[in-house]
Amino acid sequence: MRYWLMKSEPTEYGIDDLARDGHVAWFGVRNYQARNFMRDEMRVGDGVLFYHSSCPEPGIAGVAEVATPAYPDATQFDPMNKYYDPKATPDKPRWFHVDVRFRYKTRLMPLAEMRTYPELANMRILARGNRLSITPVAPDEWRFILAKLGVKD
DNA sequence: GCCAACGTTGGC
DNA sequence: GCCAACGTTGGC
Repeated sequence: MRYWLMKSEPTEYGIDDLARDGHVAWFGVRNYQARNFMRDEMRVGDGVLFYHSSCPEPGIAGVAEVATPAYPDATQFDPMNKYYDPKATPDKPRWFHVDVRFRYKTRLMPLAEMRTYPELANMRILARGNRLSITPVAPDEWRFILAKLGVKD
């Protein structure tokens, strides 16, 4: 069992959207490292911290889980889609993603609060200039955050 | 809106 | 294969 942090802009798709839908395809990732995490390392049932980015109060907004193995991102084949990739073909897909399932909406744990905890000091999300939209979370970081948010693993 | 950080592109 | 230029991310 592994743990992950996945960023989403709440104006595009936030925790309330996931609470409503229950399940969402994490399409549109166009970064190789993030793709590799989904394609090669995620397993169904892995824990996900749902993080709101590029918004007035960035931070962890809920908990989810990996719901499917990775599969080709359909938007890469669609010339009308903003995620279209002319170098990808159905024979040789370049982009993959998993689906994510809702677990809980939590209180917001703002980025500023995360920075105050020495236990989280090594999180990639706190590193300067971090832009990666999917990052691994260590088991002790996961347990610490869930305890602070008052939810059970 | 600014700007630091980083990934990608393309000329050589 | 190097590296400068450019584009994007994302916090502030």
